[in-house]
Amino acid sequence: MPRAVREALILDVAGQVFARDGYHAASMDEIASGAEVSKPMVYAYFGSKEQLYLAYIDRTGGELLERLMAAASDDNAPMGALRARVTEFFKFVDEHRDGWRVLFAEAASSRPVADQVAELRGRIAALIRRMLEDPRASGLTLTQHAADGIAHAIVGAGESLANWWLEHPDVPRDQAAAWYIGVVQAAVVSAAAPAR
Amino acid sequence: MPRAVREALILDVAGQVFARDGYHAASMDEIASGAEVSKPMVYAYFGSKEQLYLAYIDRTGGELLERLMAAASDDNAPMGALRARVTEFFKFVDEHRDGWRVLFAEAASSRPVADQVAELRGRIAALIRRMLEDPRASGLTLTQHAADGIAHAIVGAGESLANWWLEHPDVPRDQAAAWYIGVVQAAVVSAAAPAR
Amino acid sequence: MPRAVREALILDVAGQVFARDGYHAASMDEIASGAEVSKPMVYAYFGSKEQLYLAYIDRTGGELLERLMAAASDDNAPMGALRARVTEFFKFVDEHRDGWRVLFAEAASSRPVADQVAELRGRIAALIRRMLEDPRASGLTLTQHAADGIAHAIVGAGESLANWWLEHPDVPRDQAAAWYIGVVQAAVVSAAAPAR
Amino acid sequence: MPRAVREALILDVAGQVFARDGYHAASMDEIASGAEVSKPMVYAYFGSKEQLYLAYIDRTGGELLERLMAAASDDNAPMGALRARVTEFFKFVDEHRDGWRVLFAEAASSRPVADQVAELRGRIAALIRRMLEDPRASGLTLTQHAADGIAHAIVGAGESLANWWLEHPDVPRDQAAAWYIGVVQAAVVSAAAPAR
DNA sequence: GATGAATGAGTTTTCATTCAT
DNA sequence: TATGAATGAAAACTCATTCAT
Repeated sequence: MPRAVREALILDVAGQVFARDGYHAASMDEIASGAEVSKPMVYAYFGSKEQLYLAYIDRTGGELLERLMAAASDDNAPMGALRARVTEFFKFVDEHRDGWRVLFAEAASSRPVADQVAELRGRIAALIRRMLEDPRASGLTLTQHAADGIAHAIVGAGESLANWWLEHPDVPRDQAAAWYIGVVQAAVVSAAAPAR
Repeated sequence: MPRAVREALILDVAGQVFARDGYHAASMDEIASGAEVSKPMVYAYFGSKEQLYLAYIDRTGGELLERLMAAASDDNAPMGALRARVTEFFKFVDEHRDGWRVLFAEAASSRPVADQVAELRGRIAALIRRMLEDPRASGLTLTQHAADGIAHAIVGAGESLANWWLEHPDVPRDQAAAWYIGVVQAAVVSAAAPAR
Repeated sequence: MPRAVREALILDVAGQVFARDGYHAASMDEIASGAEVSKPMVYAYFGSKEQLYLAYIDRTGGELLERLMAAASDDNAPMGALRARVTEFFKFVDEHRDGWRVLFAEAASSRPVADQVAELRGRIAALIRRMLEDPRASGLTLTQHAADGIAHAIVGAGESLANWWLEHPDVPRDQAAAWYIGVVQAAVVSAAAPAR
Repeated sequence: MPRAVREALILDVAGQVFARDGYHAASMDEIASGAEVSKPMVYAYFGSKEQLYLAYIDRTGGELLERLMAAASDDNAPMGALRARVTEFFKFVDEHRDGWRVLFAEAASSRPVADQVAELRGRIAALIRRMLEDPRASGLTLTQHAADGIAHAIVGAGESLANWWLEHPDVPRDQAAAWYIGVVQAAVVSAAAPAR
């Protein structure tokens, strides 16, 4: 079996185990045997448990980011882009439950891991910030900090709503997405009208 | 030293260690020696590592919830209550960094822990839901699900904004609280006007 | 069983295993089970394999050095002191075969270990150097370096002869000691009369 | 690349690694990649790690022995031969630091290795013994054992002095050699005059 | 002849947990 | 009540060694 295929397979299994047990409780033994590979192979391919985790986050986070960016170009009317991206986001969560859980339900691991997740979050927040700062969205300019903070708040709302939705399977995906769009739109407006 | 005092002391130390290392990486040895107690005492008082963790979450989460509820009675005008509670929330985060980190930055541990944190989150969401459903806030009634989901989104926004604020110490606490209030108000309105 | 006794027992067993297998090939598992102790106890007492090794070298080397120093005071006529010390040295080797092997037959381990052994060697060489520099032994003064180098040569001669003797059990101990004394005396004289 | 060249190259790299890390800590992986050869090639050429080590010792020890023997024929006046050989010995150490370290600083490995090193030592000791027993050197005959033991002592002195010299680079090589010659000459004389 | 891919066995080390006192 | 001493179990990681190609 060629190396690239093995690597992808190992990452898949690692994702399942990390999602189920969390970083610390996950065991390399189980990942290796789950991928039907000996432990030394896992180490030969990924170097260490932490690097394996990082590789998984990188792959998953990279895909999420790519899909969000592909879903809409910034040139579109901001609210059209918003709708497209939120829809894409919920689709991603729906299709990659393990990846989603690992990405966002476990911030607390070793330093490099936390940093990498934080960076991903920051890049997603940047997408939102660009919308907040788009003059077509709100008539007013925000301070750097305000835009950044509010963007993070919006990201957190999405995470939380996505997790809630995963536990309420009877709610249609588009329904949840619609709620989120509403919240974001409102937040954008509220940000425009200087709070307080 | 009376038992209650010992217990509180141990919980304090446990909180620090859990916040610094996370649940799994934290060691009972360090907690015991940090509290200047022998390990068997920790076990006599709390039973197991997991139960100790639960006890800490219980104490911290309980205090948060109490403070949120005390900050405003539901009878107040909803937006007045909102302001009071958000302010109280940011005060809590500011004063209990360890507790806050343990409560929300580490959802992924063993099942009972996750459940307990989820329950706390649910109770906080319920506070918000009650506001969403208050006819004085929005003229319309929401479905159960809509109210619940949006409430969770709002909780997540708060968590995320609080974490962002902890990493931007130059932003005044009231500033961050004000942004959050804006977002919540907007979300309430958006929820009232059926999205889409 | 009190801690001190356990520690001594573990050190004894460790010495046997280290002597038989060398530092790297020795396994903590075997040392623990040989001492009828669980592995965590060994770690609780000594911290790590390397520290255990250092502790053993420290104990053994310390005893050797003490015995060499106690065997003769520097005030004695140098050659009388020499005889006493060489005799003591061969007695030590005879009685502590394991210790002897670990101390000198295995210089190559990790850095701190090599350093510690080198230091011991240096201290024994210093004993000899003091004799070389004693005006009663040789009429001439030696340079620092000459005294040091020759002292190390003499130490090496003793090590090598002791090892040779261990493999020739039919040679009486005093016989070997006598040869060594002769070599050392001759070396002292040769050092006094500047070579060449 | 012809096999013989490959083999020599591998041995060179192996020597460096063995000298740096010791037998056990050295890794076949590093040796193979250092020689720019795949691991299976190393095994095809040398069979096993131990055999590789033996081959290296064989090559290095063989060269040392050859140079010592070539440096002087036994017919020469014994003391002339001594001087020539000691000089050659220090030259060898100077030029083959890795080889020297492997040969003598690490006696403690597996049994066959120890045996091979012991044998080399014995052959060098034999060279010295022949001088000790040469009637031109000392008027008296020594017992077999005495000659052998003292010869080993002298070998040990040389090893130890060589190591000491490696750590004192400011001492000229010929200086160290001269000291050693003095010690050996004196030892020969002392052996002639029955000690005690 | 040469190698990429693979592994079984073993290493040190750590931890939650519990007796005997 | 309180603890020093002890451990079973498991984790991450490494290595010499060998096929299939």
